[in-house]
Amino acid sequence: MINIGLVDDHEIVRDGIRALLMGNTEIRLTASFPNASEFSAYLKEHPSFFDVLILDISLPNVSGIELTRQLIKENSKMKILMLSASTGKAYIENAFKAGAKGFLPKDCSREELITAIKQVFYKNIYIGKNLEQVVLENYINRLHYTEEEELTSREVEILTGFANGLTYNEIADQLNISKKTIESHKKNIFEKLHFKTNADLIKYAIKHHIIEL
Amino acid sequence: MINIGLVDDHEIVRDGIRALLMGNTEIRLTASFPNASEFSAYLKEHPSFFDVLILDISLPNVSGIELTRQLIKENSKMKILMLSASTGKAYIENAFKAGAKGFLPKDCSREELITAIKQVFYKNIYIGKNLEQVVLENYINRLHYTEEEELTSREVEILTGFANGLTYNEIADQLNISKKTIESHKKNIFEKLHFKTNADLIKYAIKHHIIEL
DNA sequence: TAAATAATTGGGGTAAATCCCGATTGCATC
DNA sequence: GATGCAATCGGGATTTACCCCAATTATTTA
Repeated sequence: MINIGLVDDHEIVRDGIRALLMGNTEIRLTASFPNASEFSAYLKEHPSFFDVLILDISLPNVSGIELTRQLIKENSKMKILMLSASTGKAYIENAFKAGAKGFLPKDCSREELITAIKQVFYKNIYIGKNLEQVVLENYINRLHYTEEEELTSREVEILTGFANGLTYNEIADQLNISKKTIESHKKNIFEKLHFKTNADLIKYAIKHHIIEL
Repeated sequence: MINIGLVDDHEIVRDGIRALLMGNTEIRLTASFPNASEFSAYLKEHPSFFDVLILDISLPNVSGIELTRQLIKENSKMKILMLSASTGKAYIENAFKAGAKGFLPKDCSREELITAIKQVFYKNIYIGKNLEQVVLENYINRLHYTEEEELTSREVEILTGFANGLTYNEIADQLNISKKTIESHKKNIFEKLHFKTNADLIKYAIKHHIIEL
């Protein structure tokens, strides 16, 4: 029996996944949480309680990415299956970079969900149907443009904030870090990607499907 | 007992809503369908079977919007509650224009779902929590700007400057007018085109081929 | 032609962003 | 254990952007 934990801030998704897994003899959804802090509190009482953890990539306050990083740092043995409404390149990349073992779009079927859980549990990497293409393109691009500097996942978070028109303070609040830190990151992003203006940042974000045109 | 029908292509959502309504004594989810054609086939056998219809706005092939239009044209008495992952202005507008009686974001709570169903059933309009603001803004804007506003040539010059990443001072120098004037123009551009952030301006400039991506 | 309307031009003050430093911590690599 | 990178923050100064308000000049319309 694979023991599942779920963190997602949307009640529909929590109940939906619960319903999808209902009656399955190999997989049991043991507990679900609306945010990282409730989950962490539970985990303190029951360390490494779950076999597979399904995390929404965009949680309030502490994101699924952030939570994954923490768990990996703590040497958690729980496999992480990242759940995301957005399937852009940057999201997939960040999920795996943070240490997730699987990436599943929210518009998946019951079969896909179960396949993903099993595959992640049995030490494989899982990527959502129709998403292999994104990874392959990304791989090819990397072969061609090795000199292109890469952003860290934190930097992508900050860039995403600016691309969405947020202010320094709003991004700082959202990530629970100082405005000063945002400044440093932005400076680094501009240097890495040779941006000269904020317009360059927006164009980059559109090209890389971080925001829609 | 309010008799509910549901059309959504995501299994998670179908099962989620089913779970959310489970055990409710006033509302019963009688049937759910993954797409418009299966729903239509069912409806042929059971005309006007449902009291309230929950439709995903973005269905494959025939969208929720399209399906709503058809039902309205056929004088269907079923109330339509549109369900949407995106809560942008355009989505809300299209839903109500097509004839929906309610608009509900997918990240709603159980309480909100039930409220929405009841409100739609009892001949009221429902709009998701936190979305009234969008509608109000839209309403106000329509009072002010009934048609798509055009920019003056001066405003296009200024917009071009911003899109190219110039600062207020640089644009002012280039046009030999005061920085203050640039500010006023920018303010007017933002009002005319309903921009909220500089990212909106850049996106507009790209769409209108003022700058290249 | 007078009066409303739109376009263009600004001033003064406040908030936000940017710059130029420096500094600490943790982690990985060598 | 030194070196580098990522991420975190701070002080302090300067620049830039933004807001509210107002004046002047077209331009159109009643």
